[in-house]
Amino acid sequence: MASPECRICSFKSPAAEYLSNLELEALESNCAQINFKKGDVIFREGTLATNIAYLKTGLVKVHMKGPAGDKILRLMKAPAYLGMPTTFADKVNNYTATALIDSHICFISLDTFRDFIFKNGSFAYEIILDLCQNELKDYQRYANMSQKQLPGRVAEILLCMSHELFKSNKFELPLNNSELSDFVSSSRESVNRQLSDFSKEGIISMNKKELTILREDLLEKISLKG
Amino acid sequence: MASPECRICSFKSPAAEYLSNLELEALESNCAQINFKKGDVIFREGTLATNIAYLKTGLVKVHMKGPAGDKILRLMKAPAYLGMPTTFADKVNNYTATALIDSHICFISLDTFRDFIFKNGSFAYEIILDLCQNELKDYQRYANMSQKQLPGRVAEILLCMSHELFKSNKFELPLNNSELSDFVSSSRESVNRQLSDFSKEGIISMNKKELTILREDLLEKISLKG
DNA sequence: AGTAAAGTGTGACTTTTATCACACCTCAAA
DNA sequence: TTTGAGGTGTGATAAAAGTCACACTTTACT
Repeated sequence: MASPECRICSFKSPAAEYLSNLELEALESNCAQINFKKGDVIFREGTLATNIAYLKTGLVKVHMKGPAGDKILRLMKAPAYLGMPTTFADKVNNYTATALIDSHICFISLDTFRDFIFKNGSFAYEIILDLCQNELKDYQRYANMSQKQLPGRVAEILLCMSHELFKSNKFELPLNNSELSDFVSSSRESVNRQLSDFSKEGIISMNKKELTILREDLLEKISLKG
Repeated sequence: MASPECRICSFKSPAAEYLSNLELEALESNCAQINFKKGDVIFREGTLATNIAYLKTGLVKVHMKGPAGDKILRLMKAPAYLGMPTTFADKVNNYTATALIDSHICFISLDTFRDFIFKNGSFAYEIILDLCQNELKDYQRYANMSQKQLPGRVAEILLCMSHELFKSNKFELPLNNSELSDFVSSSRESVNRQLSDFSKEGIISMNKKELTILREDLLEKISLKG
């Protein structure tokens, strides 16, 4: 655990940009940075939610137990608040956050965070904006994922990784086949077959975990038509 | 359009309970109540989002165009803010809200609402709480709906209607078969067959739109196991 | 380097659900 | 009271995706 230096932190959230020096000092003394390795659980479903988790650097999967196994709800890349809904709305975490690569997390005391909301309108407004933006994206993904069939669902997450997460046509898959199936709500085998098919058709190429999107246009078409 | 009397309104949201008399006066002069009939569109996907819509009384479906037709995201019963995410996070509505029964909506000027967030910490906190609670419920439903197969999905929404919306084992279905299929992401025919099956098995009984849950225990079991 | 554990690739078969087709019901407006 | 539009019920068939089985590959650890 490093001693935090929130005042000079260059990974501040948009909301934290609105904090005064005095408030940043309060943050410093009520905040702890912890570093997680790939695969480490940051907070776990069913345990007490006592802090706000802020993802300063890294990549995280948010997932929960569904009726038929694990369900990945979303991937989050830094910077982002990880568990606001589960921390504010329930004493107990409703979902788990797991690091997909080495990640730095700041745990902020809930009281301090709440205090900022009460006393700093700009901070509160940014938090609300953030929650709203996330909900909108969730709705979009929900509508898409629930109506598309497998090729479209797989195409969508590949494009999402390429556009939002890595901003490149070539990237290392952060999820294995089984996790991919948890994300698109399918079976490990079906996802695997789908990736094979995309490869055979020359839409993507894979070398170990290294994935390259060769025909983004086709992938886009498959994603759109479902 | 009735002239609003927010100060003495008995349908205030938890957040609005924290508004001062002065703020309630400001609300009164920046707010309009409009009454919608069953089937009326309250705000529509693709149009400009200019106000916060507060559902004072009634029942509303929130839905959006998906790749394979309409997708119902959630049913909302009064009291509730209808379109915060879409109003705050985007200039254009990302989804449509349609009245399922006669409903009273207050349209609140976005500037006024934003002002409350900036200046009244308790108000802001209640709004954040509300957003978080909704997101948590959405995640839960998302994980369930994406992993269960049809019997479980239909069982789940019937139980949801019974428990959350109508608080009774007997209620009038607010959706027709086609809308039900938009909600559970299936086809009209499959949903219809599923309801027939539940009837044949004595789990529910239907008389026109009037639905009675006869074996809640069985329905619960079907919903749980997927 | 050797070994166990985790992950991948693929065929055969089964289950679930969509689609198509069509008859029938219900209710409101002419 | 007709008429027609929207909604419902159900069979037959086809398509999609899950499951099972098993071999192979990669990774991580000692």
